[in-house]
Amino acid sequence: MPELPEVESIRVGVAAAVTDKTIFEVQVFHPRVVRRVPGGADALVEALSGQRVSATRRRGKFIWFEFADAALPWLVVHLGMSGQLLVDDVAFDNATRSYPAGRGHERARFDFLADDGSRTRLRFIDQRTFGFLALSVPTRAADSRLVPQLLAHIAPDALELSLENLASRLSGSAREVKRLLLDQGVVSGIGNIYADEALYAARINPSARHLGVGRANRLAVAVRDVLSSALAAGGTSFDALYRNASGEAGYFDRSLVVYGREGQPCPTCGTVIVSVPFAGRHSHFCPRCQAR
DNA sequence: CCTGCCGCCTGCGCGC
DNA sequence: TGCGCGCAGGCGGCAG
Repeated sequence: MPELPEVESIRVGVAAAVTDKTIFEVQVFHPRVVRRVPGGADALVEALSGQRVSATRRRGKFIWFEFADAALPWLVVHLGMSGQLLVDDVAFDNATRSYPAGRGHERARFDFLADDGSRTRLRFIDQRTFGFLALSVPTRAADSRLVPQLLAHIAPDALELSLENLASRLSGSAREVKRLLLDQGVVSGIGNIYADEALYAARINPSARHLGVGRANRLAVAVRDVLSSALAAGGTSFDALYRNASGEAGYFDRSLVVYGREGQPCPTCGTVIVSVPFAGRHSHFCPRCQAR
């Protein structure tokens, strides 16, 4: 589910809550969440108990935690289609004594202790269990940034790359441009929502190939604008599956022009927005403004 | 080597 | 009303 703006919104809240705090208890409630940890839940608990978080970072849709003990592998979190990281019980409604949707899908839990003795709970919640936790040693990515080895194969994300670099990655290829946008090895952080919104903003058909310099530059600018606007809005929440670390919804759904807007008029030309099958999902676009 | 497709899951909404 | 099907913010592995 979550794309770069959602994952970054979550990371900011989690970083504020757990940086320079020590994990004193780890619990795993579903085996699938640790399917990429050799040794499973026991190994995760053994590795992390007593460790102090020194930083919380992100590339694309991956979040990871670094530790004060430099000999320790880093803790990588991917949220998949429906993952959430919730801090404490801030989303718990004391009036109704109930949790928001998702509370029933808590897959893992980390309890932190601060130097002042206060405690903080971090819950990993994931309805569909496509998300996962992993331990991974640091390595140099192709751009020389230090990242967990597990994600060394993905490209820098759309907000890390310069406009020139992003444009060059999107120009010239014989592949359909939307496949390039979704390919985390080309540029990371973009998913189906923001791919469609950026292509609309740049007036480019999702199936276009061999983008020239002009269209590639336009698309690079559109990608950056859409992602940064969505980040400023706290991400896109069109149901209960995306919430930030404090349990709050983002409001970029109000700014979506094509994603989920099929049947509605294009704000530019009035033509009806369409939704067509594309690479196992759907593309949403204006058939006139984004004609092939 | 590169590209595209399938499987992995659960829950929801729509149509019959 | 109920049920079955299709669909959903993603990724990795594998076949061609």
